Amino acid sequence: MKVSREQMAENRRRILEVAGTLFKDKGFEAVSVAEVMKAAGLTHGGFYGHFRSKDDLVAQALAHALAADSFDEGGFGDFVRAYLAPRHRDNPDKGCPTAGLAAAIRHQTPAAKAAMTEGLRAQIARIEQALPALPATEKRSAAIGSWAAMVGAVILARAVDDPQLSDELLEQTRAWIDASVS
Amino acid sequence: MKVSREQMAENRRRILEVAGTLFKDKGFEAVSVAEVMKAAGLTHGGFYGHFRSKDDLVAQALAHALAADSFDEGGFGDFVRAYLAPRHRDNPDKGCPTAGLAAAIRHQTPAAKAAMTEGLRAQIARIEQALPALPATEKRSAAIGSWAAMVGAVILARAVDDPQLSDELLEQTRAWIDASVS
DNA sequence: GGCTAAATATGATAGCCATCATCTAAATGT
DNA sequence: ACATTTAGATGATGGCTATCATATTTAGCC
Repeated sequence: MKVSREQMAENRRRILEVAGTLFKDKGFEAVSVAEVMKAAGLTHGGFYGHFRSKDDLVAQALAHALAADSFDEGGFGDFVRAYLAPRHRDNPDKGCPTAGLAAAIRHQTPAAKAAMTEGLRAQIARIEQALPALPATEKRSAAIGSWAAMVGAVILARAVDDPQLSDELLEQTRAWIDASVS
Repeated sequence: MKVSREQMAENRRRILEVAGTLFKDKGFEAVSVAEVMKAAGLTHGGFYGHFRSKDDLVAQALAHALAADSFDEGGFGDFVRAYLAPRHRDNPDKGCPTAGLAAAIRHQTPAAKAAMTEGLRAQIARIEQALPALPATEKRSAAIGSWAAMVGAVILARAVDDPQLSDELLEQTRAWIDASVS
C-alpha cells in the first residue's frame, strides 16, 4: 500500500539506520536485503523503490552512519577513554562505523570507498580540533596516529578470544596515546 | 586418483597457502571452496578429505598464515617502515594476515578466534623484543600501542579512495610511532 | 469524491555455494 | 603381483539471496 511522503521518507531513514547497525553487527555480506527490510518493519519487495541495489544501500548506509559519527562533547581524553572502553568493544552495532566496517570497505564499490574517505577526512579534522595545543606538524601526525591506533586497537580487541588480553589491548593503547600526546 | 602420502601432504600445504592469500585478497566469504581448490590445482571434490568444513579451512589457513608471519630481520624501525609502506598496503594478498583479516575474525568460529589470539600474542612479544630499550611498563604499552597503530593505519589506508590521503595515513602514522618510541 | 500514480506486499526466478554421493584409479602393504 | 584402501574427480542437491514481475492499496490531485 502506498504511504504518505513523510512516511516514505521516514521509512527510508529507518532502512538506512537499521542497515547501519546490522552491517556493523554482522558485516555487509552476512546481512540480506530481506533482513534489513524486516528489521525496518517492511517486506523485501519495496526495497528497490528506495535503492538501486544492495551495493547502493551499503554506500548510503555507510555515508549515513559516518555522518552521524561525531564527537560527543568532552575533550580528547574523554573521547579516547570512551572509544577504548569495553562497552564500545562489546557493542559494535552501536559503535563507531569505522572500527566496525573500515576493513570491509576494500571489497565494496567506489561509492562506498568515497563515503569512507570523506568520513575519515572529517574525523581526522575533528581530532585535530580536539587535540591539546601542539605545533601544526605534530598535531597532524598525532591526530592520524592516534586515530589509527584507536581503530586498530578496537578491531584487535574484538578479534581476540581472551578477555584479559582484549582488555589489555584497550588499556595499553590508551596509555600509549596518553603518553604520546602529552 | 590416489596420490602418494607426500603428494597429499603437499597438496594440503598448498591448499592452506593458497587459501591464505585468497582470503587476504578477497575476504573469507568472497572466496568459495571450489575457488581455493582450483587455485591449488585440484577440483572441489577432494576438499572434504582434507578439511571438515570451510570454517575449518578458515581456522587452519589463519593459523598457518599467522605462524609464517614473522620479523623479516632488521630492527623495529625497519619493520615499521616496511609495514607502513605503499607496497604493503597495495598487496594485501602477500601482506600481513592481521591487517588483512583481523576485522573479519569477529564473525568466524571460536577456532579462528583462538588462532588469531595466539598470533597476536606472539606478535606483541616479537615487538617487545625488537623495541629499543625502555622501562618494562612502557615497553609493553609501546608494543601494543604501536602494533594497533600499524594495523589500524594499513586498514584505513586500504579503505580510502584518495591516494594522497592514503599515503599520508601511512607516513604520519610512521612519524607518530617514531616520535613516540624515541 | 473519483482518478491516477506510487509505495509496499506477495510471489517468482536464477545463480551461487557448501556439502554430499558416487566413481575412478593409483599407492601401499602383504 | 594382488587386494585393499583412499585421494581426488565428477556430478548432484538443497538452501540462500539479489533482483524482478505483478498485485494491492492508498495518498495526492482535480
